[in-house]
Amino acid sequence: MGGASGMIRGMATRRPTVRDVALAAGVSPKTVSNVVGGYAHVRPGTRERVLKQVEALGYRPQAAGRHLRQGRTGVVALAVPAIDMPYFGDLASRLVRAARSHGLTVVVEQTDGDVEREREVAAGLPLRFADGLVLSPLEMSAAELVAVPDMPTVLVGEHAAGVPVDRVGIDSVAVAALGAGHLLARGRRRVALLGVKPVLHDTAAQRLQGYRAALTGAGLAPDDGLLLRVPDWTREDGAAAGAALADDLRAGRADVDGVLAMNDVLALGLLQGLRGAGVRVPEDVAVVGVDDVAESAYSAPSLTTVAIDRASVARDALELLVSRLADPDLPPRERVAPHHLVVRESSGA
Amino acid sequence: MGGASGMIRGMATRRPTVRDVALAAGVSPKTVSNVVGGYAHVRPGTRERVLKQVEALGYRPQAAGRHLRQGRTGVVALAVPAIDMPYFGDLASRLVRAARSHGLTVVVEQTDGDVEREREVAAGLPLRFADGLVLSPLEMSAAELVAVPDMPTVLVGEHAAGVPVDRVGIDSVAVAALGAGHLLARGRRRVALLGVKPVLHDTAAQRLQGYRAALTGAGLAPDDGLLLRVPDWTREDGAAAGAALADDLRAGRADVDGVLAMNDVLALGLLQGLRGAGVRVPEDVAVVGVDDVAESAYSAPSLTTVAIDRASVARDALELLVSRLADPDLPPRERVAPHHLVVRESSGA
DNA sequence: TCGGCTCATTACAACGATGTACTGGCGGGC
DNA sequence: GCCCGCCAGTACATCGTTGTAATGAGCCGA
Repeated sequence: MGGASGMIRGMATRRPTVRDVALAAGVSPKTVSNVVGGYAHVRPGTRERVLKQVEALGYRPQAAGRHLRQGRTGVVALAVPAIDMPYFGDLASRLVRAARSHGLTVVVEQTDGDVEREREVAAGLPLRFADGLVLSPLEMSAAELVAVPDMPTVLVGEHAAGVPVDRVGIDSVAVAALGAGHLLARGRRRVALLGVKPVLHDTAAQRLQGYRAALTGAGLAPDDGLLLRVPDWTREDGAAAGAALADDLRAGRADVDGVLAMNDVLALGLLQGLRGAGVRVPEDVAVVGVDDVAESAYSAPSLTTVAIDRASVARDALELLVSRLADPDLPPRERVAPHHLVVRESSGA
Repeated sequence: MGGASGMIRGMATRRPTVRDVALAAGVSPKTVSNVVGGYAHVRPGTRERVLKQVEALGYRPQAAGRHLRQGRTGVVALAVPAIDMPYFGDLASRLVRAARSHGLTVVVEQTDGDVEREREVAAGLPLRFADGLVLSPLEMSAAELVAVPDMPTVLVGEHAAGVPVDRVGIDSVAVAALGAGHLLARGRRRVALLGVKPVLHDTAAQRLQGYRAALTGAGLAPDDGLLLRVPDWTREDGAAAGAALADDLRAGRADVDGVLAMNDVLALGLLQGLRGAGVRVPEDVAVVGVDDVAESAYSAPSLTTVAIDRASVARDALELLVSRLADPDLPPRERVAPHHLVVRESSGA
């Protein structure tokens, strides 16, 4: 009842190898390999005999031998700051599916946004067993990335162009400008930017730049008082910023009628911080995020956001990587992820 | 400026091996291995000479050789229904960190809740290159799981006890009873259960059982009209159920003053569905979820939920796996994940 | 009937690392 | 002064698989 293969195998038996199957089937190991690999000319009768023993012994090719012989594992690594951030979780999910359709497996590494760990991963630590790497660096600068390619690598994210590595870029300048522009178009004039970190990584820097461009484009003077600072891009920090902003608004220390958050989880935190302090969204303050993570459609109010097409990112990243693995001599290529505005409740009617 | 290792290496050069380093350092390959492995007695002078060449050539041990020789990869697989579900994303994140502290790497597979894929993963497909597996099956039944262990495996989740495999159990009967009991303690008398699927997997079945136990314990008669059915445990389906429930309430077709959702994303969807239809939470309907995912603290209203201690699950799962790898002859063990109620706004004051 | 040909299969070696068994040298104890 | 034992290092074999080159079997046409 149920499964029905190789259940008769002994207890502490060594895992069967091609040799075992070959012996049982009365052929050479190479023939077994040929059958399992699907290649070459094998007489139907022989194939059948081999397959029967494969089944009987429960043989499965072992990765080690194959890897050693062929020099490839069929495994690609994905390195992201944190897999439990919705944006990266979704990206990982899509990448795993895309990889599956190419017959590849994905290993996930977390860098925790730590430069040191990003460097390690880029250098192929601790052990080299992936064929390639999809790296979504947070803190690593473009300059460092030049020295990266110790293994076929695709970078995902912002980072100065011109780096001679395959990349799926995100035009965060345009993304932020679109978000800020939307608030301005809604008539907001005191638009703050949430998510400025003590040390700006490329993503933050570009979004800051896009935000500024939108403001000056609308004839508004830059005002550093509109930059809301946080230690990290988390819900917690967003909520803290929201509570602080509410205080400042009530005390007249701040004059803000719109906030562009550098990403959605910050925005979602902000919503809660504001709500807890009785600030109404979007009536008092309109809010726009960036990413369009799943939960943004379910917040109250639902979150207007600049969607980054993660399906496209995942697909392109894998395509670039697969083609590079096939031909290491290709020139470095770059694709850009599409983005678009998703208008919901948080930015008003 | 910046990186400073092995940059002088040629272009299309083959990756250096122990042999190359040995040759350059004037020692035997085994000595290089000893130095890199940190083991054995090596004279400081020799060690230095070897390390210098390691640095100069940019040598990194290759996984294939090591794996083949030692029979282990230092990689453990994690198979979950979907990495982009907050619960599993968080679990994965914690497991990756825990693994790192053991010097292990994690590969992530997604089963998409598909029994067939769960079976494949359990059987070690497509290629065997992980030392062990942490499997969080959704649809696979306990009966099938008996036949699983084709590689050292730790099961995470519900599933009938008695299966001779290492497990980190979740007592979903108690979990659901706690959630439902909370609603009853708050004075709700028409408590519905959201998340009943056409075919109940173990998790759903246990939560249904716990829910029923709580109701009958409070002297309430079971009422199948209180079972809210959904195709899947997603925000979308939760929202649809919320909208439908709101309709029914308004039309007098339903009498419900509390809902226990089988998990948080369902509950979060439900909140939105109810809100969209003007049903107030918790005034009209109190809502309780299960899981305590990060976003549950940030919804409006924030979500009361039964927290499952994922930190504990991840830690225990890895501990069980590591100890099993060290000693395959250990008897099957079982740990149970702690859970507790987190009271927030959605269940009233 | 035999050469020439194709197809199926095999023997061998190699991928990179390391466990085992061994060698040679040195110092200490009796 | 001799032997034992330890230390540093090496030679060899091996993990499982598969590319390459070689072998053998069968078939066709001349």
